[in-house]
Amino acid sequence: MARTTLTRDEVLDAAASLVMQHGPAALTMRGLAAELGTAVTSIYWHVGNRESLLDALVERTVEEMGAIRPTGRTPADRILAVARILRRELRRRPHLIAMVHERGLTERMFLPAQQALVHEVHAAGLRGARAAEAVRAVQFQVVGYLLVERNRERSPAQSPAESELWDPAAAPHDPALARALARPADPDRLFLLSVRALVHALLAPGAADASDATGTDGTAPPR
Amino acid sequence: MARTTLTRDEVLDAAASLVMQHGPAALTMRGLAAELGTAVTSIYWHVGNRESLLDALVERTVEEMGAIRPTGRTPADRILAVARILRRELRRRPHLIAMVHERGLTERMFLPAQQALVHEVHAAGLRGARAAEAVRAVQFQVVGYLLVERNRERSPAQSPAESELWDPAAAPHDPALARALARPADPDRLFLLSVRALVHALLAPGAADASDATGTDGTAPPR
DNA sequence: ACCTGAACACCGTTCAAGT
DNA sequence: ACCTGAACACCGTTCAAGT
Repeated sequence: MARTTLTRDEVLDAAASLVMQHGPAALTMRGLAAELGTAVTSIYWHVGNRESLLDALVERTVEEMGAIRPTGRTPADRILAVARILRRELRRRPHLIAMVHERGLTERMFLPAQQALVHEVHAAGLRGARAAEAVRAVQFQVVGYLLVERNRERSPAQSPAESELWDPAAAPHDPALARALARPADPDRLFLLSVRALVHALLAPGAADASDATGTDGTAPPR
Repeated sequence: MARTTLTRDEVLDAAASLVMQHGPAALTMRGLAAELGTAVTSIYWHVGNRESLLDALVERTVEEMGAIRPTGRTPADRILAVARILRRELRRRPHLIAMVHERGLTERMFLPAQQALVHEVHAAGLRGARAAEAVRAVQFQVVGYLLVERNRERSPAQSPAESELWDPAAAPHDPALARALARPADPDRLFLLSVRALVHALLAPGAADASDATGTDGTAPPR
């Protein structure tokens, strides 16, 4: 592993590779130095310290999530396309995305997607504060879904598992429901279904306005 | 800080206090021993090692999130109540909830809420796989929203901030929209709005079925 | 401008020894 | 059954010294 001179990019590449394969805990300064064939202290000259090294990796990830080009015939279709694209790209970099999340930069990472959503919501005829709420509702739902989904994928064997909890004997009133909940969720289908339901309600004229909101007492408003 | 004999519960209480105040990184075995006035090694006798100590804290948190008693007149209202209760309880324990999330136990923590949702969806007349999908859609949305919200609260000053990005000059076509996005989101309002929109669409007869889903090509189905 | 080894102050964990 | 100090193998980081 003899080399001419070490560069900052080489350090970042090696660090990113370690993190993507084994997670941030596997990134030790000494281990990284060994990987690069240099002294530990050389790394400090190029990237400062471990924390700013991780920051640089996160920054890179945020930039890579930049361009969103949705396709589709209607605004609703293009909103769905934005959601699908985000989901695909995020699932490629689970460890790095978790680090973005830990640093509280998830929202910033999604700003390009937010701009695309603004465009589509506007095309659907929403204006002003109403349009802003629709954008944020979709954004929160998509980002939130991805966080939950990732959590599920990482989770170890759950106890009690849904399959035990929802064995049909425990829910005799609706065995088909119990069977459905005992099966693992279909994440693609559930994602589409959820986003479509939300978008449908948000774009429907006159619906989805929180100003008719139920109060904190849990009672329904008059209608 | 002289004491008779150290107990496992005392160790857990002190550890929980440290974590709740300053996060898991602030929990060092040596620091915890100093807090308790014992030798580091005594802690090992009671709780094993640091990892299983954290596991025990997480387990406790999952148990504390147990009972959900929604109120409200209609199933839709009671689903909203479940969502609000979850949100309130989770916001009380941010560090511990993050640890539950890191261990992939978020879903297990929400099983009691899931059972409440099953009851309400059933009361609303949904059955079988359709009901299961509605439950999961609401569950994913609520949990996801909370994760996103927590991320926002923790996040440092964002750059570019939404307020810079959405200054009205950048979106001349709809200055009211730009102003709305430049303002910080109202999390209570957005939460209610999103859950209500999703629940409305899911409980509406015949709506919200993914079997009429748009394909991956982003084109709309015939209607 | 870039790299190095030595040293420092921290970790979590183990272990033999105490009572 | 419970507690202890000493020791081990690791960390991240600093610094004076090299070229």
